[in-house]
Amino acid sequence: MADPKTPEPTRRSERSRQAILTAAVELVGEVGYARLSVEAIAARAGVGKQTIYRWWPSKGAVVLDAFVELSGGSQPVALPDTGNLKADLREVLRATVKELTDPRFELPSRALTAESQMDPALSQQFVEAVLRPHLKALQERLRSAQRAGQVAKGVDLDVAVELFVGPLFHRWLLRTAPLTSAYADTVADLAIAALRPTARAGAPR
Amino acid sequence: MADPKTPEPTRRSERSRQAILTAAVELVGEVGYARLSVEAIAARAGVGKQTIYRWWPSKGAVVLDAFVELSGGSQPVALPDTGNLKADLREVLRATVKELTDPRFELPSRALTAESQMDPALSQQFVEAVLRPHLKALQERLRSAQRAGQVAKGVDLDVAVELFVGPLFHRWLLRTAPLTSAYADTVADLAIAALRPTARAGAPR
Amino acid sequence: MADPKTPEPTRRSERSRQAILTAAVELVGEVGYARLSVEAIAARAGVGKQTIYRWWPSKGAVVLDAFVELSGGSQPVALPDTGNLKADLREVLRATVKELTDPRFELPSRALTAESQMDPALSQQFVEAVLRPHLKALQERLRSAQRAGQVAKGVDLDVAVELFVGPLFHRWLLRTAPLTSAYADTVADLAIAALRPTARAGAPR
Amino acid sequence: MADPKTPEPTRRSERSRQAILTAAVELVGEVGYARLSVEAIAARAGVGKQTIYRWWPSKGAVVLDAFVELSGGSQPVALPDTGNLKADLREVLRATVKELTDPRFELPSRALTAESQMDPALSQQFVEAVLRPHLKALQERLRSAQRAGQVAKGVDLDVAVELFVGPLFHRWLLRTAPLTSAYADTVADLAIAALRPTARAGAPR
DNA sequence: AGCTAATCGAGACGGTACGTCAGGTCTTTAC
DNA sequence: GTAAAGACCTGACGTACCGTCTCGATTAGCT
Repeated sequence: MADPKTPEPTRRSERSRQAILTAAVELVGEVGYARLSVEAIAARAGVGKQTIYRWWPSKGAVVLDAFVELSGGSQPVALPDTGNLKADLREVLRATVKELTDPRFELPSRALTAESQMDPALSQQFVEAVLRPHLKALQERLRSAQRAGQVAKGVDLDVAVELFVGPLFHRWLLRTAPLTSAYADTVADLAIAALRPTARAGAPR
Repeated sequence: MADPKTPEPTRRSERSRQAILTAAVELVGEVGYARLSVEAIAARAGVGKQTIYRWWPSKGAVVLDAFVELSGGSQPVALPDTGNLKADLREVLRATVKELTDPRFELPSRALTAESQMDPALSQQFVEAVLRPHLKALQERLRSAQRAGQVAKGVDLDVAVELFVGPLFHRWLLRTAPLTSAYADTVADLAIAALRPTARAGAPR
Repeated sequence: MADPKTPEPTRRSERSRQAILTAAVELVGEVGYARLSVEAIAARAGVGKQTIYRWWPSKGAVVLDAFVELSGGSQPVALPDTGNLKADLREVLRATVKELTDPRFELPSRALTAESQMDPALSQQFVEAVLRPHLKALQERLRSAQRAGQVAKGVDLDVAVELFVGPLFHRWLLRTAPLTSAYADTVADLAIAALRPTARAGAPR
Repeated sequence: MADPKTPEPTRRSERSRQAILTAAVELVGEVGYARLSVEAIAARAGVGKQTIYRWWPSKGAVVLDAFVELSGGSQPVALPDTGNLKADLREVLRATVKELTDPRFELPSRALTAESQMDPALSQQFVEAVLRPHLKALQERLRSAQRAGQVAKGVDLDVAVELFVGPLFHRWLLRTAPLTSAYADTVADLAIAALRPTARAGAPR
């Protein structure tokens, strides 16, 4: 009578769930995402394939869950707000660089970003679960700066956020050049300059 | 001296090469990259699978070649230089947005970007063949502006370029918000503001 | 303890097994053994290739099973024993000729004989499953004749059997001359003559 | 102008022909007939594939030629005729056993016998080139014996020959039991007994 | 505490595609 | 015009996984 697509989550085996996510993380690290197979995850986790297919729609979804689990769930991201805008943002971008180049995170992150290209649903989840919290926090800091008069009033903060994050992401994803904390500083400074409330707002003269 | 794995390219059949690239483009458009198979390309092109494996190392490499062929080879990209920096860059970014959202290009672009994550060699080729020309051209325009005193002297133009391109790319790739020409304008204006030669220059102190 | 390469036969699909054997027989008849492919068998049987490879080590093994199934399994072969040795053996050899020239059996028989040359394991199975029962039955009849004094006491019946069967087989396999029931009679008569208890064998003069 | 199927044999390269046959023999010995490929023969012989296909219709034909070359061409087979029929025939059958079990000959012989099953044309050539001379010689010896009154007059010598050869061949091909010279002796004695001109014999009148 | 129904491990199944091997044809260059 | 070389189309190989589908054997939650 119940929708066959929605199994009872009450009966779900937590043991299996954990084993699957752990196996997924391990295997992504060992063989990479492309050569990762549901079969291998099931075997490593000591689990029937059906148990995976019952609870996740795709390989990507499993890896996403595993990744979220790994990065400590959806805990709200806290950014420093010392009043010193430049210092705060430099620190944030440096932290971002550190995370993007952390070997534990890099492989699954790239895999999920790649997979997101082909699977909009996964993309949505990925962005919401992993990315959005960071962007939101950054935006919050900028809003605070805007209230303090350090950022021009007319600036769209959605865009502003991407001014900081976009360049880092671009370099990371396309490997056009090494991604260093020096680069993070430069980007932070330039983006802050773009937002400063000179003459007639942030728009160029 | 010669690598035994690399066959003589003199004997190569141009007819087959073209048929393969055409078939690849068509099929990426029809079924998407994920469901694209070497087998299907060979069948569509009326070609033996071996002929593909003889000349390309992977599915991604074929699609990359096909994509380069499609976008008119490695012709040098020409940017407008009217003297009006803001107008020129707005036009460039608008053109970039148009290309990224052009249905003919979007699918293969996303596919190649995704595939590049898992295959650094492909990534390298992709960036050099497709991306670098655009970035170089943009950089050239900024250099011209720098000479004209519209951009602060100390600014690293490699970074500056990414200030323009990064946000667009970020939004396109992660689908955090719609990618419009209005957005292109906003990014252009903000990035130009970041670079303008103020009192203390745009470069980090 | 269990061989990991041998899957549980309890879960085996009888439907698939039958379909595969039937398809194999049909296809051997249609295209011959040399042009018979596992792929074609799988396609005709509506079965995945893996299902064939799971249960049989080679094309030859499938055809052997199919052939055994076709000739009614390993039912014990019954030979006539009317007391009239010459009549009985003529009948047996004529039946053998008939089977060797029966179009339904000839092709697979030749194929299996040929394949056996290259694959000793298959050879073993083929001989045991198909040939041995016939030889055993023939030997039994000769033993009975030996007890009745129609065959010399000292004769090795293993050899005697081949005296009857060898010539037929030789002619069938090498096509040195047509294989007819007249030939069967001649061979039967000569072989019986070879075995008869002579003056010096201690038999009645 | 000439039939494209029959190239000019005058221009044929003897060097290539020899190299091909040598390579074929070597490779059959190394990898067996089943895994022998025209490609490998060509490579080993330092010859283009076309050169093989130009002069031989099939892999089997090459191996047959190679085998004939190996066994010293179609030299007429000479059998002993000492007047002692039993001694002569024992010697002949022992020689046959020796040849069938000689490792240099066994593999190609089995291969050709096997291949002959699927290719009647090859079968014909094989029998004529390799087998017939032996059978003819054996038949000659029996004819001589028939003239000397050691073999009944009415016996069909074509059949008689197979009475000697058939059992050996049967045991060799089907591996029902080891093929020894003791076996050769037994068969020789029995077959001679079958042919002897006693009382009314078992042979057809 | 026992019943019953869903989930579980296991793995066979029909499939698709893989990347490789070889077949036999065709084309190019050298002799 | 034969030969060496080797690219080409074709077709089959045997393998890896896909996602679906039985199987008993747990294992909950409800009676």
